[in-house]
Amino acid sequence: MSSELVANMNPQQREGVEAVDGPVLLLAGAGSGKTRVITHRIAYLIKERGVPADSILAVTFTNKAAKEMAERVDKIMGHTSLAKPMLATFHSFCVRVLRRDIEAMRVNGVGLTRTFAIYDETDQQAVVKQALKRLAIDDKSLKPRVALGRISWAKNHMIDPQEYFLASANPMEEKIAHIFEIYRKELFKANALDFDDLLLETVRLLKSSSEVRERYNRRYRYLMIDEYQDTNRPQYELMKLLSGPEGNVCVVGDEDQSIYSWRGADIRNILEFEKDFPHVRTIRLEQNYRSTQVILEGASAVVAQNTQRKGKNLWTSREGGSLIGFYEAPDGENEALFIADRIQKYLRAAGQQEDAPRCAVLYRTNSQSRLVEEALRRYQIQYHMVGGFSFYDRAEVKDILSYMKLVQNVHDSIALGRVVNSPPRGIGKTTMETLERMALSSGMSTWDAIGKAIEDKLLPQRALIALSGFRRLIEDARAMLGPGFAEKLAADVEEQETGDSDQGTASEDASFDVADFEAAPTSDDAADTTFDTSFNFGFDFGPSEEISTIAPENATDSDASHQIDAVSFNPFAPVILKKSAAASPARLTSIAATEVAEEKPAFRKPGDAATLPELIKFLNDRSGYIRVLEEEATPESFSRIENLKELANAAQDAQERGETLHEFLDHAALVSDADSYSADARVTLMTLHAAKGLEFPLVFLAGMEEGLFPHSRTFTDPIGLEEERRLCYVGMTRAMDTLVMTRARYRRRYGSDMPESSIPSRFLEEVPSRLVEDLGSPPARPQFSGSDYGNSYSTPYPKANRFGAGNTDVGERHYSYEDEDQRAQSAQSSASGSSARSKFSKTAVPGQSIDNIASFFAARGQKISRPKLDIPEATGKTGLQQGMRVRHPKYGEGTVFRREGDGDDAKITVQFQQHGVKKLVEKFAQLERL
DNA sequence: TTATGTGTTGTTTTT
DNA sequence: CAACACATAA
Repeated sequence: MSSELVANMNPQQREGVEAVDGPVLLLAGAGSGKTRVITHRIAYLIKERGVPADSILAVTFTNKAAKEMAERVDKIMGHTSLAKPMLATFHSFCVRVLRRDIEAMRVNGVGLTRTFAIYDETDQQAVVKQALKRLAIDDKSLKPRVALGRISWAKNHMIDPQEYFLASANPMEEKIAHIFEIYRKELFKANALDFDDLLLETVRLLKSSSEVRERYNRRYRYLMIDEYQDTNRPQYELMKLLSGPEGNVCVVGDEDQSIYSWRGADIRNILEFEKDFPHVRTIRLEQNYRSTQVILEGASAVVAQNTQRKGKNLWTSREGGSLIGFYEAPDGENEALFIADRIQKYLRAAGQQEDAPRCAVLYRTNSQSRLVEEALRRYQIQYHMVGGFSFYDRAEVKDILSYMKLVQNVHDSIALGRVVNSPPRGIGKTTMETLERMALSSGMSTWDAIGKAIEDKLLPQRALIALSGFRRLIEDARAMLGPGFAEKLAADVEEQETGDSDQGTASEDASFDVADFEAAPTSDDAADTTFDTSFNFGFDFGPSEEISTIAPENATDSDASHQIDAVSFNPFAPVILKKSAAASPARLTSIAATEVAEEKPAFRKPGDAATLPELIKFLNDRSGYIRVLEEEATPESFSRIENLKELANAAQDAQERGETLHEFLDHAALVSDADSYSADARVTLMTLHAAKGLEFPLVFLAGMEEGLFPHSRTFTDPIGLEEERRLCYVGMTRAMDTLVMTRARYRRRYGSDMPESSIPSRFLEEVPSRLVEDLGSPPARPQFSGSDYGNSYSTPYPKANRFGAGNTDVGERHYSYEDEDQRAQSAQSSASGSSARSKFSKTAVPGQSIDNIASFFAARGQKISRPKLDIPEATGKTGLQQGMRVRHPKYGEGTVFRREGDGDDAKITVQFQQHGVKKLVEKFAQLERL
C-alpha cells in the first residue's frame, strides 16, 4: 500500500511523504520532485492515514501552482474521493475566510461586511491619487506609485500609519504616513480591502477571535505551504495561526529560488520556522530529476556567485547533455526571429519523434514579449502567452465588472468613479468633484453623496437628472439580486421601452423629474441591504451552530440551489448568447455571426434572484455601454463588444458552477490569467517570475544584457543583484534538455534611438565557458563597429565584429525581415501601434500585438490591400554615410552626423552650418550629396 | 462637458 | 514608443 505511493522515490522523498506528524521543513532544490512529494503526501494522508481529504489545506503562491497540484492529486487519487483537499493561494484562501467570517470583527455595527470589495492595483492608485490631491501634494514631487509602494511595504511589514509616522525620518515620509492613513480610511469607507489587506485582515481575524481560529484549526489539521521562501510576514503569521496546536505543518522551500523579496518575502521565515517549531524535522531533497548535468552545472555555477546563501549539493544522474547555446543578435528583432527559427526547427524535428514537444521563451520584462510574438506569428507558430494583459484588464471588461462591483457594494467609490460616466452620460469632472467634497466633509460614501445631492437638489438640474438616471440604473440592478425582482423589472421594461429613444442623450424629457426618484428604494448601509446571501465558500463545517451566529445574514442553503437551477431568462434580453464551445477571450468570430442566439424557455420561478448573465446583460444594455460601442462601429469597438460577450459567457459558466456574484468578482480580482497556463501548449511565453515551478524540454532565455537582466534598478544594491541571480538560476533550471540564452547587441530602449551597444549580462560570464556553445552571431551594425564595448570584458564569446567592421550591408544579417510579405506586415503592425485615446474614441485602432484576434486579422486584411509598394526599393541606397557633406533645400549645407534605421525609417542626423543639428527622415528630406 | 492636441513622463518582477 | 496628465478648442 504505502509502497505504491512511495515507489520510485528516493529515501528523502519518501521521508517527505511519510513524515506527516508534527512540523516538517522540506528544503527542496530545483527539479527535486518537490511537487511530487507534496501531492503524494496529500494522497498518503488520505489513503494511508485515513485523514479526511477536506481537513488538509495546501497553500501555494500562485493560482497556477494550486491548480496544477489539484490536478495531480486528483490523478493519484484516481478521482475517487468526493471530498477534496483545499488547495488555494494565500489570497484566495483569505478571501474565502473573510467572506465568511469578517463580520466577527465588527464592533457595534462598525467594521467591514461580507460584501467587501477587493481593490486591485489600479483601484489602489486611484485612492492614492485622491489622497494626494486632498493633501495638495504635487503628484510630481511624490509619485503615486512610490507612495503606494511604501504603503504596501509598510503593510507587508505589518506597520500601521501611526508607527510609520513615528518612524519617519523626513517630511516626505511623514507625508506618506499621512497618505497611508487617508488611504486606509478611504478603503474602510468603501468597504474595501486591497491585496495586502486580505492577508492582514485574516491574521487580525484569527488573532482577535479565538472562536473563529479554533474552528479553522479543527477544520484544517494538516497544513502544507509551498514556495515557503517567498512568504512575507503576514503569510508567516497566517501559517502560525493556521497550524494550530497540533502543528502538523509542512513547509517547502528553496533559498536559491527566492525571487519575491521586493514584495516583502523574507528568508528569515525559514529560520523563524525552526525557532517556532523546535522539533522540526528537516528534510533535504538534493537530487535533481529534471535537467541534464550541463544545465545544472551551468545554473549552479551562476547561483554559486551569491554570498547570501547556505549552499547545497544538487546533483543529477542525467550526465552530459547538449551544451548551453548562446546567440548574440544584432538587435531585438533578430533575437526574436532567431528564437522563432529555432522553435520551428525544434517542433519539426520533434514532430517526427512523436514526443510532445514543449518549449518556453522566458524574459525578464513583459515588454520583451512583443518582439517574440511578432516573430512567432511570422513563422506561423502557435504560442501561448502567460501574463501580460489579462482579459480582465481590458478597459471594457473592467468597466462592466466595476458596474457589478458597485451593484454588490454601492459604497465602493472607486468602482463608482470608474463607471459613473462611462459611457459618457453628462456627469463630468466638476460634478464629481463637488460630490467628492460633499462625501469628504460629511464622511459619506460617494454613493450617499449622490443621494443627498439629488434629494436636497444641491447641483444644477442637468447634473441631477444625469445622476438620477445613474442611480436608478444601479438600484434597478441591485433589485435584480433580491427576491421578487421580476415584477419590478417588468415595470421597468415598460418604462424603458417607451423612453428608449431618449437613451444616450441626457434625457430632457419633462416627465423625467428628479422627484420621480424619491420613491426609489434607497439604502444607507451595505450590510443591511445585501440581497445576495447565497454564499458558497467551499467550507463545509457541517451543520454547525457557529455559522449562523457569526453570519447573521441568514445564509440558507436553499438559496444556493436555485441559483444553479435558474434558467437564463432576462426580461431585457429574451435571447441569450449561445455558449460557445471554444470560449476564449480572444477568439475570432465574425461580428454578425455572433448574433447566433438561442431562445431559452422562461421557467424561472417568480421571486427568484437574477442570474449572473442576466445581471451582465442588464448592465450592458441599460448602461448604454453596448449601444455606444455599436454606434461607434469601428473594428475596435466591435472587438470590445466581443469581449463583453465573452464576459457574459464567463458569467454563464460561473452560473452553471453555482457561483455567486461575490465569487465571480473574487475570481476576476484574484485570478489573473497567469493561471491560464496550459501544459499542452507547445510554445509558452512568459516572464521568468511566472516560470517558477515549471519545466520544459527546451528553454530560451532572452535579453541577457546588463540593465535588462540583471535589471538596472538592482545595480545599486548587492542584495537585489543576488535576487536577480537567483532569478537567472530559476530560469536556467526550468530547462530539461536544452537551454539557449540570447542577447541583442542593440536594443531599442524607449523606441527611437539605439544609442549604445548593450553589455552582455554578467550572468553569461558566470557560466563556465566549457559548457557553452556559440550559436553564431551575425555581422555588426555598421555605424558602431564594436569598438565601444566589450573591451573590458573577458567574455568567452565571439566579439560582435568578427565578420569585419566594414560591412555596411545591414540586410546581410541573419534572420532579418527581408521577405516582402513580412515587411508589409511589420509595417502594418507598427502603423496600428497608436493606442486608443479613450474607450469610446472613434479614432481608436487596435494597438498591441496581443490584442484581440479579430483586430489582428483586420490588420492582416489591410495588409493585402497594401502590397509591396511601400517597401522603398532604393531608399537607403542614397549611400549617405557619416561624415558626408550634403545640401538641404532649406537648411543649406551640412555634414551627416549619424544614420539610423534602414528602409523607410532611415533617419539622418545632419549638422548644418547655419541651422544647427537636424534629424531628418531620409526618404523625405531632399538631401543632395555634395 | 467632451474631444482633441501637446507635452511630460517613465520601465521589473505579481497575489 | 507608450500611457498619462494637462491645456485648449468646439
